[in-house]
Amino acid sequence: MTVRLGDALPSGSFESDHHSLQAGLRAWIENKTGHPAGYLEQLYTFADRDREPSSDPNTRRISISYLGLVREQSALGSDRPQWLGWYEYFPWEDHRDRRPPVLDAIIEGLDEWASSDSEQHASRRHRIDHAFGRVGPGWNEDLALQRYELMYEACLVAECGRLRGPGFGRAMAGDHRRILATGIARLRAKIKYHPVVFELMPNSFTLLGLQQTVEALAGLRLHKPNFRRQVDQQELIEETGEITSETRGRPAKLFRYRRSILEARALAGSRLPIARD
Amino acid sequence: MTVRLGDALPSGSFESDHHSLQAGLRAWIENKTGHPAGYLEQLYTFADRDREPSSDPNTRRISISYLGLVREQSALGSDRPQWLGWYEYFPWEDHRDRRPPVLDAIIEGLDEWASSDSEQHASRRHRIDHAFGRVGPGWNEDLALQRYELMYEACLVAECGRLRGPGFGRAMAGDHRRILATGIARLRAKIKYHPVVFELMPNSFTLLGLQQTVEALAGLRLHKPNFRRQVDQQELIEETGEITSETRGRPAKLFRYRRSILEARALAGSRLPIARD
DNA sequence: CTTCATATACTCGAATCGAGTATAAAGGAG
DNA sequence: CTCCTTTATACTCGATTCGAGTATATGAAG
Repeated sequence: MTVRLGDALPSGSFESDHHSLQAGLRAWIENKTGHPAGYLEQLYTFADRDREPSSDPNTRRISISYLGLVREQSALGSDRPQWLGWYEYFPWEDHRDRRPPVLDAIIEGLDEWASSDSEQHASRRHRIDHAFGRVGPGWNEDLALQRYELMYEACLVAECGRLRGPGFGRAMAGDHRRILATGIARLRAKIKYHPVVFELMPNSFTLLGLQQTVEALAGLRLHKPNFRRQVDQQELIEETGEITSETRGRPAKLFRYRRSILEARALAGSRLPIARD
Repeated sequence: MTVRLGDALPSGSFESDHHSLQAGLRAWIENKTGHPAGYLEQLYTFADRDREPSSDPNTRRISISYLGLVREQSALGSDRPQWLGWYEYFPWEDHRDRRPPVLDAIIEGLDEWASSDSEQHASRRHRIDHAFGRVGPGWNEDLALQRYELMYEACLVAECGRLRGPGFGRAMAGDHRRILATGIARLRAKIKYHPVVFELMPNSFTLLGLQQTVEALAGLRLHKPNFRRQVDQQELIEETGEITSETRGRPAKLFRYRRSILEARALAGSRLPIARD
């Protein structure tokens, strides 16, 4: 989900009264979008010279990007930006229903690009196979940025100067789509070891709702019993005692996030075989 | 390990002919330090206003920091910067031999600071308990930055204007020690799911050498049999066939890193309970 | 009352993990 | 030479986690 301002990410120059960029940004977001920012982390600083193909090659525009998560709010009138799912811009990243059919055309285009340079053929081929899961354990949702970068290099997206073919997905202003891809990749990696999903949930929610949110982020369908077990043994949520009956099926218990637990537990164990003595 | 230039991190302004910052930086490092950079990733962009207490509060200095890993080289003459272990600057982060005795004094100072503000007492106390492992599962090496930030807020490090007490660890220029803490924390987290350690190893190495490198990064002692098992089943290394006999003990087999494996395997599984069908 | 859809609970074997033990091979002390 | 120290390497065992699947509960719709 991203704020839409004519297919651009919300941005501005950083003049602010605040000492820290983060604090200034928080105020700016709330003012500009009407949504208070819950979670906020620095994403990446883009400073390459050819970010804007049209401008003077001797200037360098520096963008410090942030990843923010906010709860979706009810409609706020048409003067406010609307929410738009990010799969508009990255249709090949959504594997929830099925492997997106558009992937075939993308991979065909990439293969063509790989073959077009006999010297780099093998290395390009390796990158494609890896990023799109043709080797190894299959599709890896974390590689969203690598996939976009390959498509950019191969000129399969409209941002590329000399686009060939249709241009996959909806384009964005400047290099905003690259920034968004960076954010998606970061967020997809992050949800695995830090409970940021809850910043997107309302105060009380069902387990299915939580699962569907994670699925939307990861672009994958998850295994319901195992998802519940995982959530359960992390002890991150507790029942509110209430029950919801949204249309169809057995009513579900409502849960709330236990903010306090964060301080008491190590999230996603250490993975290092520590010696104890 | 960090390059020493009078207790500062190597830095410079980013005028370069290169289109990408990363490429320019790579060239700059090699030129300046004589060490070719192996692994390089953007770390964090520091842009707060009060980074340099002495300067004009209406200017903002922006530093884009990078984390780089290089193999240690033989001495190159005294005109080149020397390597210095980072535990000079963060003695409380080295738990390889034992819990560092200096931690007692640090925690005492922090407790005093927490108590000095009755309104924030509880929240400060929580942060201290969490960062220094007094609650939950104990010491967590990944929290190096949080620990430094607490010490900075409590004015227990010399960078703070109104230092009280001795000032723990060796100070660095400007906010370089905060940057270094950021890098340590990032690297400690990274080695758990990405095989960057090998960027620090020579072409062939023993398992103990590898373990000691990881231990130096994590500041922890590891369990030898389990460390070997983990390395082994990741299939990241292979025997060279040779044997080393560095002084003392049974000679060890030499191993080399299998660069190729990276493309074929998913590193540190997905942690999401994916549905397959 | 049956069917459908969803919620929730439980099972089972495989893989992984923490912790520890056992054996092998070098050098040095006596 | 023998024993001891030191490091290398191999193996064990129980507990926990994980992938995958099954079974039962409870509402709404027809």
